[in-house]
Amino acid sequence: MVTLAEVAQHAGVSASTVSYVLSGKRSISAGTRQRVERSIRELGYHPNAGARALAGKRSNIIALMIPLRTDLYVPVMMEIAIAVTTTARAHGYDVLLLTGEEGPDAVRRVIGSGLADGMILMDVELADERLPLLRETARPSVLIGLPADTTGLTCVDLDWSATGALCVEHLAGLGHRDIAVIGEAPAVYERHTGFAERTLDGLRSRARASGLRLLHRPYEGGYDAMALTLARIFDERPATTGFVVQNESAVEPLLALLRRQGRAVPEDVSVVAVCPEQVAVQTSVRLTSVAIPAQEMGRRAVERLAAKLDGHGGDEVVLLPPELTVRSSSGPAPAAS
Amino acid sequence: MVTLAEVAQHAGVSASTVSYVLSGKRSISAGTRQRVERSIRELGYHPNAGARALAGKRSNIIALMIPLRTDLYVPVMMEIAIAVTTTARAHGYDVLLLTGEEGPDAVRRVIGSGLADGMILMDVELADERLPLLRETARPSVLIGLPADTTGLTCVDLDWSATGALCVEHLAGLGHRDIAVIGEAPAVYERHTGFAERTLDGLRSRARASGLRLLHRPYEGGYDAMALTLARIFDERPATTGFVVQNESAVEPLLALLRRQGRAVPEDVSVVAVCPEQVAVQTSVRLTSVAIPAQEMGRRAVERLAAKLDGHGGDEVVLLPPELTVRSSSGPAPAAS
DNA sequence: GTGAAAGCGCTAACAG
DNA sequence: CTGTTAGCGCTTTCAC
Repeated sequence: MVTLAEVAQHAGVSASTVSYVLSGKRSISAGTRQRVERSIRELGYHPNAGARALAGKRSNIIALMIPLRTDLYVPVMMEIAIAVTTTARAHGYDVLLLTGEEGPDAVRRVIGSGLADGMILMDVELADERLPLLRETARPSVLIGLPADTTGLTCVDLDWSATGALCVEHLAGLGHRDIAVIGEAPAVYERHTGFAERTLDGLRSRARASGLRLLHRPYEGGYDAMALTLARIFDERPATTGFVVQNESAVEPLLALLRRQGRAVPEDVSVVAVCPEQVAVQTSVRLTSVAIPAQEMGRRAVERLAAKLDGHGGDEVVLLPPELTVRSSSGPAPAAS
Repeated sequence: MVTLAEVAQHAGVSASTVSYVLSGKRSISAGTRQRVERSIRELGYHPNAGARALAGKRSNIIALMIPLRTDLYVPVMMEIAIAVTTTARAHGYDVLLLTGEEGPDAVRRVIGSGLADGMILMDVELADERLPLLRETARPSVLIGLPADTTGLTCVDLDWSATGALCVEHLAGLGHRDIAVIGEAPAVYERHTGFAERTLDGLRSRARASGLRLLHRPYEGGYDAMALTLARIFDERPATTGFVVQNESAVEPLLALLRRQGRAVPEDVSVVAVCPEQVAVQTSVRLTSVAIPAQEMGRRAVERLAAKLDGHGGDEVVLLPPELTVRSSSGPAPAAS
């Protein structure tokens, strides 16, 4: 293994000089800089991460905690993880991957050991048990998702409430009066995941404001489960003409069953989805949708964290405004019969 | 921050004693051990990761390189990543997440800096440019996937060739004589991803051996693309009654279009998929399929790597045998008309 | 603009 | 069974 001392010797300078050309923390004459850089290249030197962390008091690693569960939309998680990793690299950080499995202990361990300089948490619940720890710690963190109480925390998230409102607004504007919401799996609501509840709030309050009727049904399973769900919806609200779907695995079953029942999209019923763009354009009917900006969320989270690690910027809640793209799955409500 | 020295003082022992109760590398009297453990708990001590890595010459971190691309089946990647992380934790390792973005440089950086003790690489191409580096390095690594030349490497993968053979065998046994393969996106074949090519080899050689006719079509896009693909297949081989699908995003379009064309599954045509179990049971027709054992692959990769890091076990290629589960999408070939 | 030297917190001989 | 001590490779004063 090549050490800094060896580089120094090879370049005919002192160790501190090498260290400083690497960090740029003091000015170096062009000549020495070049000699040092040349030695580094020739010897294939890579600074030892452990030594650096020990002496410099920062590991240049950020931890990313992802959920262990797989009932939530996986591609979104993956896209966020990748965006976090590439953005982190661009800021000089590596990413340590943690699963929710260890819970708060993982936070303690990583913070306590100085393994990571800061952390990004996904899948935040409204009353997450990791939050007290984060508030106490000196180590900065950023949440992707919004807990109930955000004091002392930095959060990045899509504005889910506005997302819900936007969906209802779109359907209301097209004349729909009875709307059904196909939601995430029941477990997602039961553990009070922020995004699911907030979306629902947005849907409901906007529906109330517009005088629309709204039905919400969690969904989980395959085609049979969807058939049941749909049957119940049309039993309870035969005049339903608008659907909002927030559950990737519900999209195809919904479209297929509507088709089978002779309900044309968008002539008879309209469908608005909350999903990544990629999904919206790959379905049998191109979906009018509000995009889940996974990459943007990952990127912004790292940028906020990097800023905090550099001493700039304090706590802040960043809510990304939703954007609705009209495609082929929504249209004017059919004339009331 | 609490240090080992503080724990030692609090417990009234020397630093080395504390270190040894932590590592278990020499026997400690029950009394001292308890006092030390008590002090650790009371002070909330966590060993400093950097210092440990520096002095101990191992970081207890393994690096996981995942592909940046998103044209390959994402949930499989995610499942592997999660299995790697939880298994690694069980063996005392943390996981550093790297994207393919940096390519071979990431390998150099991570190995050179001692950031990770070893690495696991996913999305291995047949002639991967990272392989020479891995062969040179003293640091152990495990590939998930199989390159063309495995000398000096440890690999874990599903036996894709056997997987292809198994699919053909199943269809052949049911009397199908003309088989069409709906494959991954063209780009996947173009960059010579091992699993795609090996599957094809298995399909072809078994088809040849059984005297079947086989057609292979890469697939990418939405329903329109599938309509075109299907039209071509039935033009070229009107007698096609068996399909093998290796491309998650092709499954629903295929089923929908067959239905629309009045071809019943499994009465008129049979479909065998290569996909995770979860996908096979969630489609409109429950699919006869060969499972992609993502968790198993992740787990095995970590176990091999941990063994190498502990000095046991050398290079080895672990090929997981494919398992085909018969569900509702395959049946006897229709009597030739 | 450059060096010398004192640690950072821990591990692992080496001694008893 | 336990203590003493010499580094691990780097960053960062302090001095010139």
